[in-house]
Amino acid sequence: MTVYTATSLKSELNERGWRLTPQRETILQVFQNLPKAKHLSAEELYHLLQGEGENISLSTIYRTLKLMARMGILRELELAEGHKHYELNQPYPHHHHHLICVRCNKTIEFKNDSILKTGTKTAQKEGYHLLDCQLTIHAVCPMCQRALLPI
Amino acid sequence: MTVYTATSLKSELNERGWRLTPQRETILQVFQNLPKAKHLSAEELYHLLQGEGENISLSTIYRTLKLMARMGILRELELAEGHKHYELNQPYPHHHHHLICVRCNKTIEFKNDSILKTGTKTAQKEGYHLLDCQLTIHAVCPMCQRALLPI
DNA sequence: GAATTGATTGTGTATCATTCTCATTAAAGA
DNA sequence: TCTTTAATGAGAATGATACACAATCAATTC
Repeated sequence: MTVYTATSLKSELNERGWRLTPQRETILQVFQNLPKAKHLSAEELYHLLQGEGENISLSTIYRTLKLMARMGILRELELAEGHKHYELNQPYPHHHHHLICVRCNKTIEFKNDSILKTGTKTAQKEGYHLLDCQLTIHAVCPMCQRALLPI
Repeated sequence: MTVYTATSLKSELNERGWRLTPQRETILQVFQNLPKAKHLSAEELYHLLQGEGENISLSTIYRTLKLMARMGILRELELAEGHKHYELNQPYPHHHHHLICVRCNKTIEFKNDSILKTGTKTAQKEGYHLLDCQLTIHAVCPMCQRALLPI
């Protein structure tokens, strides 16, 4: 949960014998310029880049998202739409969690500092190196409760 | 997060105009008899049932798992293997969370009562009806840290 | 307890997110 | 500048999950 620049990304990649490519730099930038509370799927990122004239292949997008998630740069979110979403993995005070309606998929972000503390402590206790820590609440939103729709 | 019996499952289904079938009852039983800390994927459940001579189709398994998750009977876990896992959604004191190594997928369960309290409070504040609440910690386990393997 | 209704099942097929293959390209270090 | 090998792009392959539909049967009604 560090704040990354192209330079710090480059040195962290090079340390492991990997490379900073224009594609990776571009993708990092997209996430850094994304409005708050906005997250992207692979497909969405692909089309967003297409729209900006950046032709990065879908394969590379998938590879880069996975890489950055495993480096702790991005968070991988499971928001119940059947595909993953990604957002910058930001430290306090931007760190947040998700409350998801399992019926309509409406998602609310919320903050709670003690959760990150719990996560940090738990990982530390087991000797794990923390990358991300997210509380996911599955629930039924007020509208869907009233709707009495099939599950 | 209630404890279900075949009877209580039946009445909850019937309330909504749905039915208790032998397949649904069998699947509930499997989860109730599962050892602690054990969770199943759709495919695993399918083969487990096959082994017991219960021929429930894979479609029905998928449908039932989804239904029960949306009713709050089961928890849907994303444990990084590329497919979902399910376990009984048990209340305090069995409620727990997961610490996952993103490299080798080794998973540790841990308990923390304050998280469920936070989840309950958050859902309530927004008027959501809570189904499940899980803290997922993504991290790198001690062995994988030493291994210096590719991400 | 027989008849009715429509929810549920099973089989096979379709879908769609994600990963893989492999030839080509191009970062990084010498 | 040259060498090495990681990374990319295009398309094919994979695999988890959803769907369609005819047949079945759980719950309710008479």
